[in-house]
Amino acid sequence: MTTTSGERYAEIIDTAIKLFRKKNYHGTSMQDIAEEVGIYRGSIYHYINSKEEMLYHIVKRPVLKGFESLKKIQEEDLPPIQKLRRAIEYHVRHYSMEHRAELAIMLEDTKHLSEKYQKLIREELKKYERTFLSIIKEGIQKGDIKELDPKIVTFAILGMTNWMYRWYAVDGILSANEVADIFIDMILNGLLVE
Amino acid sequence: MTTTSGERYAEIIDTAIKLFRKKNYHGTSMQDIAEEVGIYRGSIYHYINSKEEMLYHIVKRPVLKGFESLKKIQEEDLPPIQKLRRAIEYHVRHYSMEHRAELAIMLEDTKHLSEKYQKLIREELKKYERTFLSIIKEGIQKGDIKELDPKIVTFAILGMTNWMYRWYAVDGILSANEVADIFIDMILNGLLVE
DNA sequence: CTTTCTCCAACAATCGTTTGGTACGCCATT
DNA sequence: AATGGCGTACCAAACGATTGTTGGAGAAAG
Repeated sequence: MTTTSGERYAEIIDTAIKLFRKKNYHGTSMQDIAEEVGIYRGSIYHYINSKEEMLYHIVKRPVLKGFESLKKIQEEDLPPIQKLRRAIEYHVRHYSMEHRAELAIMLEDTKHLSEKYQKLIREELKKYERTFLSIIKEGIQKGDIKELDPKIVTFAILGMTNWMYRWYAVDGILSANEVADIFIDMILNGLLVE
Repeated sequence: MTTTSGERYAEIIDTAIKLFRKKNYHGTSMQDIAEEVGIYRGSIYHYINSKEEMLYHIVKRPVLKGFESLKKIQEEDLPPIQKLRRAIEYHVRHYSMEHRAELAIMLEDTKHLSEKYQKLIREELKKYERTFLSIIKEGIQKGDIKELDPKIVTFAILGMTNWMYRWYAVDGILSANEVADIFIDMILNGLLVE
């Protein structure tokens, strides 16, 4: 049987996250992971059942957590614009900072999961997307947000925020919160000097 | 020696684009490509020198063309806002429509190229980015665009447009130009009513 | 003494690439 | 018109290396 807790398990998962991030799922071998941890590649199977399951578990957690947290924001009693503000701030913090690597892996390697696992992940992401969408729709309905296609608006916002994993350097000049503030200003007020 | 023209070559490259897009570089074997084309996998080497070179050539063309075209837009005698408008329209058309698959491959698989090839691609992308940046800076300087960090603004725009390859369906309700128009409206005027 | 952990060898399958051979069609010379 | 040579296009087999995974043996830990 396999153990799914303990120090070694965490070490293996952390190494997998690091390597999947750098070389993708198919570009990383069990050998690569084992070497980095300092054990034989067969020994990894004491802790996990398969490489695929490993990928699934890495991606699953932040995705579940993400939806849960966003839902709470959506359910708060706040004006839609404030909700949107909070949602963007959370998204940036959660996906571009805390779970930056997992986001990258999710975006690039979910497609390599078997259909069963893939479906579970994609459903969760759809729920996340729909929650974002509902905030935008609420804003339009209440007359706070312009009547632009809410789906496109959602994709635009998720696009600019998700993109951060490709360029944002943790040791850069701006903090993630500062970036989020600029994004929010841009999204709400636009670039034009009126 | 290898031939780099002719019908078969094009067929092989097109198949590679299709499969790399669907299963990534490391998830696609020469066998996969050969099977789809209907030849032996060894036969592919009559047309190319290596799998890596193949990836490089697939990614190279749209990236070179992209910079060239954007540069022309930047050099036109137009107000910055008009340039920005055109740049976004071009970007969406070029990368999200005409070379959608190559963009996806470029974004996800450039990291698997050898350092030599990787550097060439990344340099070209930097040039593209800097050209976009210079349009924003020009707009700020002339007082047409708000004084937000121009780098962040550039990344925000490139993020929302590049993201399209993940959600935009060619057979959807909106044309790519219509999406671009919504993006531009959003970027220039923001979402806030009033 | 049992459970947890790891080594080590082996597995069938597949990887990218090389090689030698062989059809086939085009062109120039007989 | 027949001949010989040449380059293109592809087959088919083999190369060594590596893939994810399994299982048995034994060390370490409690």
